[in-house]
Amino acid sequence: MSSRNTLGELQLAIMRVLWERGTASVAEVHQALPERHSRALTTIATMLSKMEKKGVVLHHREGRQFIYTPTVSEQEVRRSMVAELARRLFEGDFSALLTHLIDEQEIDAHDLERLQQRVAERGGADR
Amino acid sequence: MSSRNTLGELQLAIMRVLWERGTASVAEVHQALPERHSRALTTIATMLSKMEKKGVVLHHREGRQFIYTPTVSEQEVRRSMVAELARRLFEGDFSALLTHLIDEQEIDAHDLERLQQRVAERGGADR
DNA sequence: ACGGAAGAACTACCCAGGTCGTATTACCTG
DNA sequence: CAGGTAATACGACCTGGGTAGTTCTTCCGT
Repeated sequence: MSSRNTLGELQLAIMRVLWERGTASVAEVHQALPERHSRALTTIATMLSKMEKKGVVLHHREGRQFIYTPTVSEQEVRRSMVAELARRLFEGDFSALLTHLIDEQEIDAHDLERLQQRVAERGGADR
Repeated sequence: MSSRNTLGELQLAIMRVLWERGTASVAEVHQALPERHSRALTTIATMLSKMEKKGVVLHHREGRQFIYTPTVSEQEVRRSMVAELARRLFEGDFSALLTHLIDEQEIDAHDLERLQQRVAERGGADR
């Protein structure tokens, strides 16, 4: 295992539908997709089979249609993609990414404060 | 402006050389590339011209060879790429990315502490 | 039993990132 | 000035994400 759980934009939009519903037919995914990701029905079908080949979803037949189910969670995908970015941009150093976020991106003081709060609550409980 | 400063793996490796040296010929980039990014010389040359078309580098002739110069900084690229990831994965919410880092990725207590320190030092100086 | 429609399968593209081999060109030196 | 070589130009091809039209199949209702 090592995961090529790196997904494209449309793939993510499709996964979001699947994550929310747990399971869905091509038509349901097509319907549920937000405006900005609206595509031809066949595009969704094509994408789903490509995604199945890739291993992030699987399907089973139900009457005449295919019902798709995600095989990876949103957390896993986020972890993979964030890790991939950290690897590419910061030699895999997550705290370097964190530092970048604080120094360069729009993270302000009270975002930080909320975070500290959060960490404090969690306590030293983890690992 | 808006930047398609999103670079691929090899492109980043090449940019790193350029950022470090400020300027370099194709051969120099080729030499300077770390082992894991070692490619045929022509691959580097091709990549550089594709990157020029893309606008992230430019070149000028010097004798028989091309000298390339980056036109975007490492900061800019990092900002663009991190923003892109945040957009795709967290609806553009940077603090959600931050939260993810703390909750899901390998960020531990003293990484956080260092960060707080850092922010404290910077003071309320920003924006 | 059959025709129409719903749905999947297939095929064909486009683009960007990558990867190189080969053809050209330009320069430098004997 | 003639090579030969160093360097670029060009063209070919691969993969993955994306996009969708067209064809084929299956199933359902009359």
